[in-house]
Amino acid sequence: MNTQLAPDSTDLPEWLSRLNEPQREAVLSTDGPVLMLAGAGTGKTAALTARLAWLLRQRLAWPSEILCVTFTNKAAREMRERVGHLIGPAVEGMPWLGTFHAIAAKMLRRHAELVGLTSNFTILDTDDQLRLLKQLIQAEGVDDKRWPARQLAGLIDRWKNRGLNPADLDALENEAYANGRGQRFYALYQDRLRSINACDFGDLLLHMLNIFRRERDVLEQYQQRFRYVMVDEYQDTNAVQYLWLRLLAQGRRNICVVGDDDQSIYSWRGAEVANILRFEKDFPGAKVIRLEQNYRSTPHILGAASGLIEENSERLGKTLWTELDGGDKVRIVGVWDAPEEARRVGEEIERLEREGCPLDAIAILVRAQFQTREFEDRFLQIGLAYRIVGGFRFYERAEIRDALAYLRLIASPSDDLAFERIWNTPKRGLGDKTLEKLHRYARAQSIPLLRAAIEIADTDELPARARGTLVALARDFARWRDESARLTPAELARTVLDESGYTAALQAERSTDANGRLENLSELARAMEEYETLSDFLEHVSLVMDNDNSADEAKVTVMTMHGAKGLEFDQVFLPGWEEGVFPSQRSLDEGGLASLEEERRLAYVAITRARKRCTILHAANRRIYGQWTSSIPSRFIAELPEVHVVEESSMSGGASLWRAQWSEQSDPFAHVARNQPGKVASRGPGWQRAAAQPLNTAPRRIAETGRSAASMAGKARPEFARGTRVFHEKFGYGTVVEQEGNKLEIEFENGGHKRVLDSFVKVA
DNA sequence: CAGTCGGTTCTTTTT
DNA sequence: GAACCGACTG
Repeated sequence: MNTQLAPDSTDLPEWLSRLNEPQREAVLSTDGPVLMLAGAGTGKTAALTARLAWLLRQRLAWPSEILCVTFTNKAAREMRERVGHLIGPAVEGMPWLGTFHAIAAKMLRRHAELVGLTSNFTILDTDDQLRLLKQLIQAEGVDDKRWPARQLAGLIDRWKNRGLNPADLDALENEAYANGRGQRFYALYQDRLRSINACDFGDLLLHMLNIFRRERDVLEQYQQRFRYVMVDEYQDTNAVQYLWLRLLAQGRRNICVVGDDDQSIYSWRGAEVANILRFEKDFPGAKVIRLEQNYRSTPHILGAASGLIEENSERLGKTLWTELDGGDKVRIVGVWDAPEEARRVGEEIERLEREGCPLDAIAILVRAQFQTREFEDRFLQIGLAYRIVGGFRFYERAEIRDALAYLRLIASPSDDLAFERIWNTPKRGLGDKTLEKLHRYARAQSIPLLRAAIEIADTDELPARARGTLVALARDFARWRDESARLTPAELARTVLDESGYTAALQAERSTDANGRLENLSELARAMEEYETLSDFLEHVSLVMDNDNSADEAKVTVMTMHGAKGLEFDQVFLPGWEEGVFPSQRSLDEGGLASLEEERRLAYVAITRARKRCTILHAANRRIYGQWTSSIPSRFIAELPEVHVVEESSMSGGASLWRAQWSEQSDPFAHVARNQPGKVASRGPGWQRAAAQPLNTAPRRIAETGRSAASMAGKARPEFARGTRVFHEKFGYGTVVEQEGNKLEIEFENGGHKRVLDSFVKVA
């Protein structure tokens, strides 16, 4: 085998000699396929980045000849940055470094006509997708209650992830929706997308795969171009991505993939761990390199995580080790309920802060987004700087989506979904009847709605008033479209929002809410300043939906475990380790063993994010769907090797006592309980207690003794005396009804009654 | 046609 | 508990 001639070690740049042996081997093995199996925290990104830098430095390829795929935009950005540090600004010109979707979109813009689109096609988000499907379902006379659009969207997405076109579906797949109409709906949907010159996320990859399969010359062109292919997080690739990569890499066979089967957490998105197992078959003679030295975590953290993941049956298996020593054991903390959980974490963080731990070295990782609320509430109260990653994204807000719909319709006049979103926003006095007629006309003439709005004026389909409004609207769009050539995207956005009356309508509202929206809109315009063309900006929005409002100030990070993959923090808190929350009820109900094992891998990912200390919490009671529910600790807790953990409980008598207390009682909610032989039922007296009393007494007591430092500190400020009208950034306007030190009790005008620190409000 | 009211359903995880 | 939907009323 032709191992690359190792360059003279004096010749090696410092960043390369700093790598360990296997890492260096991965970097220097530039010839032929390479599979890097890299455990958590073993410096795989360092190795991958170094390899990229090495290829460029040795002039083995130009930046434009390397295809480098990551899973998230964040990872792509980071890699770009790190390579830049290693070899200077040459990376600026790496056009093919990005996510699968971003790269596929870029390619598809060049070849759109091969799949019946034009290069200015729109990329639909989930919301548009659902609206479109719903229309189709209703048009076909199918009950969308019984066969929800969500379900169809899920199916179509899964088909696309597997690389299946409508024609590829077998009878069984077809049965999956509306009694054998799956295929029909899938086909209808694709037709409809084409007619409005749009595609969804899944299409970006599937269309390109179809093109590669059908058009030899296009495929060859890319095979020639990409001298090297590199893929991060290979364990998370799904079938389309896999087929796509295989086609592209087959030419030169210079493909290097990095992955960890133990960190495969996206099978619900179609990811197939099998891809990683199959690599050596697809690329015979592949060099397999294992990275097993962990640089991140202390032995206890590593030991706990390793012990847990060993419970899984299907793994390649690897042994992580570390040279670090010492460190705290993983802590398991039992609390009474979710509010107490948030309180505990808040207090711990305040303590850490006093000890000099920067807030951005701390993270709270949750299973599901809804868990973030409790922490947000608490941190607002005690005045702890936090940021919630994910959640409501900036671009998902209604006003932003409205603005974007205007812009989309300017860029792509056949975007009917955009038209439907804004045709009567702000209110123009148009109604369902008008839309219905417009639809019928557009369909009959096979023209987009915007065009129909003009043409229908020549008919007597509509009353004069509606006709006039529609024509005026269509003329506005024609004008904006003209202007879009000479205005910058930001100027265009401001013009459009102004002239459409959107801004005026919001200003007329005069509510806090509307003010916030106006702010968001100017924020949007500001964000657009960075873009040269409207389509650049729209591309960014649809593919890079993250709102990384950068690191202005050090803050505690709150995010999902999925979102945390690839990140690391000194201090990690893992709340909500209860059966039904984590592992999630859905995974227990639906996926069987495979999905339980995926949850376990998720737990493994979560624990291994921690560098210095990891704290796992579980609550005895939690409100789910607004109902108090008792819960038992997650099975994953029991699976952590005892030598690496230490348990504490803030409940008198300890966890075992309260568990024993209700486990034998009859359970009025048995029908909704999880039936696990040998395990306690999930709903019991905890629920009853909570229902009988406004709030259980236990957390109260704990609240008194465990008051946070912040809440004890302050003196009452006279300007916030009872009756003062105040403004709070999050809750809006309200009146102080009680003042106790620096804590205020405020009746907010939008209905909320909250206790808040006075530093969070201004006198209104 | 717009705004309000009550009933339902619901929560993973993301590009 | 909220968000969403459909029906009803002004």
